[in-house]
Amino acid sequence: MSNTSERELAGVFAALGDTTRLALVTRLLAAGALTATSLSEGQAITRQAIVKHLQVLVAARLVVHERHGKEVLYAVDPRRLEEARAFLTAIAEGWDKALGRLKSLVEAP
Amino acid sequence: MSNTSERELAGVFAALGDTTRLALVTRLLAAGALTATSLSEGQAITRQAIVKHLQVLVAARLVVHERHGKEVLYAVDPRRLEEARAFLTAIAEGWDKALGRLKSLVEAP
DNA sequence: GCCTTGTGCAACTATTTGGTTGCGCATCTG
DNA sequence: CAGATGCGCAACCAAATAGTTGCACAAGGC
Repeated sequence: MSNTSERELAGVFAALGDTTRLALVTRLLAAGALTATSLSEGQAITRQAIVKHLQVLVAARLVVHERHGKEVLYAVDPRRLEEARAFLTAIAEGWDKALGRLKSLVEAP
Repeated sequence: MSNTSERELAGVFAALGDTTRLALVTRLLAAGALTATSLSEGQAITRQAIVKHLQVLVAARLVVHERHGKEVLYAVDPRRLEEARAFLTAIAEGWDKALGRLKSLVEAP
């Protein structure tokens, strides 16, 4: 019923559905490739917690990781974000109708 | 640091981050205002489970509910979806840079 | 007035999630 | 080589989630 499977899509949204991870994504986008350790510096939560969040993001394929010598660099893969946006745009076609229904809900039969 | 608070936004994504709820949203968008009971008919899961999911969607303000006589009608509020899409579009400004970094990650210093 | 239909509430269970601590191993650096 | 730095388990814990069942109550239809 969809090109990108609904489960995958839900996975992407779920990955974004946590303030910590949302912040990680924006930080990664802003700063480029970073290590888990540098991401956790000055943060209230542990490096391990950050690593777990990064693993969730990697599992949703929103983030790519690459080992480089001693450290592992994480970076956002924008293509997945694009897919999520494409979905929202796609169902946007129904929005006009939906808006009309919101109105008739308030008036109502 | 953002117009729509990051917590609210994460809430919207979290609400969409479940296959059942994602399906509910698309069904509601396609069919218009529906009751929890009609949404649960022919479904593998209980009406009560559906109601709980709908409450999550209402809490995220993705869905509006309105009592009408005996039944309660649920409908998608497209404005919240629009906000989520706006966020993804907003950070899209960083995507070119991010793409460049993906490349340099693979090549690497 | 009675039966049906749709909702609402509560209690309970199992699994997932977000987080911690502790430790061992690998890899640079002096 | 020795120490520092960064990463990767694994065990464990508390709270949130997704789901169930059971029942009571309100609103319509006949």
